[in-house]
Amino acid sequence: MQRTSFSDFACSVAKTLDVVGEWWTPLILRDVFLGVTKFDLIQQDLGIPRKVLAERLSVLVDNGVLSRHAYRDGRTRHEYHLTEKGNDFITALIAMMNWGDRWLSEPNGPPLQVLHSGCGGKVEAQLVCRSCGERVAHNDLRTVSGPGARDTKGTAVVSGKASHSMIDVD
Amino acid sequence: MQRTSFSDFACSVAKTLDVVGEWWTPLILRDVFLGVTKFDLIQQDLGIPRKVLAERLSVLVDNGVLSRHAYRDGRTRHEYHLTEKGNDFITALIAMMNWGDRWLSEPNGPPLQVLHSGCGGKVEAQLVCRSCGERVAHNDLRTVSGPGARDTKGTAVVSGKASHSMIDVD
DNA sequence: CGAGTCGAGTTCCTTTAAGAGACCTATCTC
DNA sequence: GAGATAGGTCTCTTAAAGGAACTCGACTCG
Repeated sequence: MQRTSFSDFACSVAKTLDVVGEWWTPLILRDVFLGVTKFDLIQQDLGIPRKVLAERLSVLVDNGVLSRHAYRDGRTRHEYHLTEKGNDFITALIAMMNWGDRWLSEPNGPPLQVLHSGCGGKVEAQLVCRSCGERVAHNDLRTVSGPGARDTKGTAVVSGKASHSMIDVD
Repeated sequence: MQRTSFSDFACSVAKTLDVVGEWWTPLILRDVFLGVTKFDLIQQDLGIPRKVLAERLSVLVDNGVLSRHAYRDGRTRHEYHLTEKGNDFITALIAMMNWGDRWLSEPNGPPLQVLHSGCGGKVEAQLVCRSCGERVAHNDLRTVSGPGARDTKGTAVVSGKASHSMIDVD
């Protein structure tokens, strides 16, 4: 199937997908986040083919998203944990979960809830403005090309083809 | 390759991936969000095989993420736009973009910036507590099984296998 | 002490989606 | 009436996904 690599797109979404965008990968990260850290447990939980799981775990370790720890050393027994890089991906994972909860929900409501351990309230991914601190709605967004813009694939907007509110800024 | 459908997982991440998790799909949504709304422009921008693009667009329209509008009618000329459901996915898309910006960045910085059209500040996806309104770090999260929890695939945690801070709550 | 089990993969085979590119059709444009 | 253009469809090849069996070195049960 020789899947196209997104790594040379001048687009951070593409680069992200190149690392964690493959089939099964976000679900593996979800399991590790929730504390399912061993090969066989992940395999049983997801029903993923063992070959695919082995390969995905290697890719994630190679990319620094997961770390592989031997336990009961001597033998090859491993646990997988999120690195700092992996933990930072949780925001995206929860954003996807929220969307599924809202638009594709189970009849009885969300299967899993994420809570703030401080106050016990429900946690949600939101768009927030770093200047004024306000929550931002999708129709209050404006996109501009950043300093790293290049003229390659995934840059239609940057090269001015967009009908959208694009302004060049560098 | 007969890809496993995630639709019957009791997990909103899996359900989300079932709709928008395929190779290319998030990039198509990114382009539509940025104002690249026509078949040929998306195809040229991404370099995606035409057959794959046609199929992905159909899936997205069928699932209510995109809407297909005829323009200059008489001929079949279409534009694709985000529906409310599609717009709501932007949060997840920006979360992925942020992660790519932070961990896989271009030498010169982010290729694209998302700004608050009100104040012009940079917009970012964050985890926020709906009770206390505070920003939540990944190590301040606690997960509990929600009302829609079922005992199928993708529920290792819910059925108590997790080493994590899981508490049953229904 | 030998048989069975378990974790963590690896190997092999079949099916099928992705990728590349040619082809099609209806309308404008010159 | 000869391109050009938009929006696809068709065909072919290759490689990834899915399924299942096999490996290999500890343990552990009787």
